[in-house]
Amino acid sequence: MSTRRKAVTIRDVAKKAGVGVSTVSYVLNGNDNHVGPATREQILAAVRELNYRPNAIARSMVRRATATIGLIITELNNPLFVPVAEGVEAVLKAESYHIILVQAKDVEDEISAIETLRAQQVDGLIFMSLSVHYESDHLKQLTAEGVPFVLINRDLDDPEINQIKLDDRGAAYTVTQHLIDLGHKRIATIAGPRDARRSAEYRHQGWLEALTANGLESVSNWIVSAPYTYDAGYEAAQELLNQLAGETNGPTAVFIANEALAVSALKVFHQAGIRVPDDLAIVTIGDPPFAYTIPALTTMALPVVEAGRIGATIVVDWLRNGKPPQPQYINLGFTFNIRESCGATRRALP
Amino acid sequence: MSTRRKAVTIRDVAKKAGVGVSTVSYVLNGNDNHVGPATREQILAAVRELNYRPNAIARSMVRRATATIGLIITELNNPLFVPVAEGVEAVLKAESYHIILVQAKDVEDEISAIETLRAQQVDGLIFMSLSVHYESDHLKQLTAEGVPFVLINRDLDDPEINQIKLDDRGAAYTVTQHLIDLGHKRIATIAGPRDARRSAEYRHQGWLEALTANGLESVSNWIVSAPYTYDAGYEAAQELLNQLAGETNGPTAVFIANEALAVSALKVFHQAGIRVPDDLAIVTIGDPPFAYTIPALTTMALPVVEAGRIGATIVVDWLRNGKPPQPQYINLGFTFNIRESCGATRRALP
DNA sequence: GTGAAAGCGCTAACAC
DNA sequence: GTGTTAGCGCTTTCAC
Repeated sequence: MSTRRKAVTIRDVAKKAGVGVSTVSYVLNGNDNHVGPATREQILAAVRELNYRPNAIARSMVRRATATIGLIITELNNPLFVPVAEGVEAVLKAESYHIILVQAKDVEDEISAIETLRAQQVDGLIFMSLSVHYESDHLKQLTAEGVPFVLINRDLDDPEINQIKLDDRGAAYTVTQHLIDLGHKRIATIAGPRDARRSAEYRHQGWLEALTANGLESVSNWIVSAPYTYDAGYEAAQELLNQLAGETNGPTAVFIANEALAVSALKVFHQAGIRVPDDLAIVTIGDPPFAYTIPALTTMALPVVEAGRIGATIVVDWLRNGKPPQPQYINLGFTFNIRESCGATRRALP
Repeated sequence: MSTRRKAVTIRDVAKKAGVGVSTVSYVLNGNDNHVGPATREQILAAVRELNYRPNAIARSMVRRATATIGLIITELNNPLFVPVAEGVEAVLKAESYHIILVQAKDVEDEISAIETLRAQQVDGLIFMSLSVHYESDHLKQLTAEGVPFVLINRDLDDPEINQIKLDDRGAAYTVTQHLIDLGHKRIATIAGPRDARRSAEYRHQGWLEALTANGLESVSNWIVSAPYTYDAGYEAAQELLNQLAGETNGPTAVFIANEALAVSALKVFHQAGIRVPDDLAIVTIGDPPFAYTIPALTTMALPVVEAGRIGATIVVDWLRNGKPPQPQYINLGFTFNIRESCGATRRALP
């Protein structure tokens, strides 16, 4: 700002229009039912002439509200983030709120992000995480202090906190059940990073429960796991193949925990001469573009844009009403995209 | 904020520590060379006890600087955005600046975003666009008023404005030349959305120039174009195939303007029984994950994270120095990922 | 060394 | 209807 010429203030406008500052303020804020039309015109003219732009910081100062929401995300570089941010952005823009974006990779980061954002006087907070389970004293603290916030996709048992969950377990269960309905009885899995209480673990549980519910076995040799990256997925799929080598009665299907892993597996299977879905059926959890893999992946799509939208809406309502909503635990559903990789469109197994 | 209990202020701290507010301010801002160690301890103790958090808004008010940068992007939902945002975030976090994120789909949006952000008293602006060419009076205005800002990947001829460009034309040229070096003489293209002065048009020009420079022909039947989406790419590839039907001497290679288009084309070609790269070689412009297509795509990768990083650095330096840098026009290079789809690793054509 | 006081630009009582 | 004024919480001269 140092090089910028001195800003024009409300006082300049008032002087130019020959009125008091409060009158200008009234007009600018739409409380001009008590202001004469001539006066209003003079003021508006002065505003235009001086190219006056109200200082939102000064306004925030006295209003004790900044119309700003902090968006804290675990990783920018994650396919889940962008759609959530889109949903959040759409709602907040429509409601005239601003977004301050902060990346926080772990709890320490998150705690310091909260500090910074509160120092910045944000009106509320939206946490978008990768369903990790963190120690949550800092969140309880927010609740205690009445700070409006919402958690998207975190694993946390706390009925006092507004939460929006993507149903990892349900999606995995349903998609696995689909394989079983198609006649598969021997189903392997390429799991994600299965740390306790993380998204990937719940997807794994969903797979396991579907097997159990149908009286099927989970074979330890048929389970590999890897971080959600293309490279790790490539190696994991190779590892699975190695473990299967020599099996006389191997799996006929694989549940793969996410898109990146599934895309890589497709490549490995192709290179190994395994035909999908004929030799091996594949299902995964993820999103649309992968209709364009060969074969197209059957996936469960999670409503991520929706999650962002709902999260933003909760916080905005909270702010508008001036009081916390009834704490909600919103469990979002999923959309089943049955495509080629599961073999559903061809035939059922005996 | 309405439900939140009254915030503790610097005055509360001063009272508790039995000192004046200015002394507290000195200590908090590290100007405590004139403050006695005992006094300092008292103050720090009071800060801890009261759980005092300085109000950044009030500070911004008097300092006339907010330590906040506005990041204006054309589309959140674009593969180019996330890496740029990552680069920006990394630099700004390290430099203790905050990011206010705004999406602006067109010039009107952009103009209003600038207004809003300036009202919010951001210290600087970073524009990340999809290389569209916009009317730029609003940017000239910023320059005139001395507002620190930088343009990433916009098509704009203005030596007064700091710009960071991704070299679309060069990337396209180089990757096409690579096909030619492999012996290809008949090269088709699936172009992107070729509006005048947009990224896609420059990629198209690069393709064309490479042909021309090598005395090769561009055949109008061998050119199709489509928006950068998987669906449109699927149709465009089919259209290309239709136009080629019956040709006795068709293309042996295709330059495809981006990843999404290339992935879809791969699928269409596969379904049509065309082998890549044996029957048709493919190159595109884009990023790493697509090593996992079948076959792996040969791509030119653009340094997008780097672009964000440089943009943020320019703005921060500008702010720190209190004066604009020599206007720079930074043209970033590209990285060639030679993989399978171009056939380079197998053989050269006669 | 430390404190009092004057603003930063704005809103909202409270007068007139 | 419109103007005056007291802050919002902080930094920063300027006295002492």
